[in-house]
Amino acid sequence: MGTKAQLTQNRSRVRRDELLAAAIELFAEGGSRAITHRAVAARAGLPPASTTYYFETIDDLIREALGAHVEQWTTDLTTLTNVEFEADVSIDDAAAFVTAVFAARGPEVAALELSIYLAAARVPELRDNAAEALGALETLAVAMLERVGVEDGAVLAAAIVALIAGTALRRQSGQYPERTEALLLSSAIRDLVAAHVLGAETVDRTLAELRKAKA
Amino acid sequence: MGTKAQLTQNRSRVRRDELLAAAIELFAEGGSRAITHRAVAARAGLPPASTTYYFETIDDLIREALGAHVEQWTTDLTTLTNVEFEADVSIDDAAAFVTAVFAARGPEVAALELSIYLAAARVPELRDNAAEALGALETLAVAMLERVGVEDGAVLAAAIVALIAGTALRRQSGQYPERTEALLLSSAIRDLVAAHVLGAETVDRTLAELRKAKA
DNA sequence: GATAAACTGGTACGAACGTATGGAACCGGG
DNA sequence: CCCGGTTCCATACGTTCGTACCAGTTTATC
Repeated sequence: MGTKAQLTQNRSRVRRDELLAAAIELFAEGGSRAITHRAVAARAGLPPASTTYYFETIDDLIREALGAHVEQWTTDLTTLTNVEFEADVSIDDAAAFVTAVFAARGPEVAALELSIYLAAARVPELRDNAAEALGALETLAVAMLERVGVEDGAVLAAAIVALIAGTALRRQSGQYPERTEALLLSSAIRDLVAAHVLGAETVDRTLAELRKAKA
Repeated sequence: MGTKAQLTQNRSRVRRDELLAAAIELFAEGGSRAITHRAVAARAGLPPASTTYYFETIDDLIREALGAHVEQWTTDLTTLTNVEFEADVSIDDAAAFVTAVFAARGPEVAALELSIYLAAARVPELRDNAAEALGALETLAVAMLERVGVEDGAVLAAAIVALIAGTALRRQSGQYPERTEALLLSSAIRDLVAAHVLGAETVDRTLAELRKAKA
């Protein structure tokens, strides 16, 4: 058991990051099966032994690579949350914005995050990262809702996050064309927001009337 | 390259299925990394060489195991779709039913389907299976909507499916307690249905009013 | 119940795996 | 600029992997 890397030198921190990036690439291409010490080192253009110097075990490497990636994603989401808009934002603008962000990330990239959320189920160390990323997405949704005039949008935001995640997942199966997924998403968001604005009583009443109409 | 198994004997079909079941078990426990010829055979209580007799390569084994599992899930969903209800089903009953089905499948089992939908992105052979399963869930949603009096629920059902899938995914991260997820899900379903019943004009008008109120 | 085909399972082999080692190369603090 | 610790990397070891082999056994068919 060699002593652990201490990363006091600049160059070594860079190399470590390169290894993590290479691992993410391989994971995206071929899943966790594609991540091996040798493959990661080769992808990063480094000698085979470099991975064992920086990572205790291969599982540590995978864990850390996935964790680092989802942290970056969390950061990106936070940045998006703080983007300044012109004062006048309609709900359609907001939905279009969210949908555009959704669509801009290709399915391949989205698959990465989804994989990480799933991996979190089996890897406790990733659970906080996953929850944080989903929380950041929720915060983004809350911010967008505020911009269009919805102030108490916490619960609504959670629903929208589920909607986005589910759409991202279905997208992977290719059941619907990309364009259709985007339309479905933004229209469902609009519906959820509208129901929220109308309030619980209106929703209850509407559903009660639906029931009566059926009889 | 030995000749392929032809499965003319009953015993051999049984063994093959046992191997597939063992593979799914291992996958659920440790992901695709846990699926090896030897591990699968050992789990099924069969000799190590049995896997190579029935499956050309290990990837074929994984593919087929995941495919078989999701097909079973599709069948289950179709069965649920045809369940008879007492004539009088309220939207709350329907939402509760869907949520109960959701909750009854533990997170671990749900993770399996989610993994398969994701794997479909990289494995073309699984894509049809995945789309079929999502389609079956959508059909179930359509059937439930019809029971509560919504006739033109195709698009609405697609949104609900996304909602369910996204909730299942978020559940894996443990961000919210199980109970909260269930409440969020059924309340969001109610909102979506209500918005659908109210119609596009009402939704548009509501959102327009929200915009005015903001100014 | 005989026979050809299919299945079984002990065994084996090369490749790729994770991991360890130790001297050479390198860098940052003094 | 020099020294001590850090980082690098060629190499190696034991393990486990995927896959192949084939003599022996069991099965479906007639």
